Amino acid sequence: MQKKYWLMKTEAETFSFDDLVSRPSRTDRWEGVRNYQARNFMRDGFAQNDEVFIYHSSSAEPAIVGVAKVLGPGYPDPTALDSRSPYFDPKSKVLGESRWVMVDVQATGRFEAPITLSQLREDSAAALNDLPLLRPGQRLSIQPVSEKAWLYICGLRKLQKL
DNA sequence: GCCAACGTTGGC
DNA sequence: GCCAACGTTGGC
Repeated sequence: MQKKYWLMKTEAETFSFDDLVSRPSRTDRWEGVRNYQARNFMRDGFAQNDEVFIYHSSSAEPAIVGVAKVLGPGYPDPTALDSRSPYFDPKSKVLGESRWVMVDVQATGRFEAPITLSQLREDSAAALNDLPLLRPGQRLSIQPVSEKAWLYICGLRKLQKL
């Protein structure tokens, strides 16, 4: 299958790219996504070996900081059923099964310097025209990235392999 | 901390 | 199914 590209947002204070890198095998579950559109991307779109930009939102300098690899397709997110979890979802509890999905990702590279949102906004390259991240008011925490945009963004900074 | 944009909830 | 109220996101 054709490899696909994505972008995932995270608040650096909650779970940063460095947190992912520090996990065993630089791998962790991407849990707690509670938005249908984002869930559907993970459930219907994500496949093994897809690649993901990790983006830090709500920080002083919002930016793409690194790259991760998708280890497999989406599967039910059990934190929705855990009443002690911050991601607990009462409706899933009623259903008896999680209505939310997560994926396993492995950090594979870190950009030599973050690729900031402001830099991307100032960049008028046609390759970025279809990047959802740059649309005003875009809040979706998981977004598709076209191959064209992926290759262009990767060309902006040296990627250090992990 | 503000606020615009957008998603979700729930009464009707 | 409509839509007002409310909650959340996330840049600034």
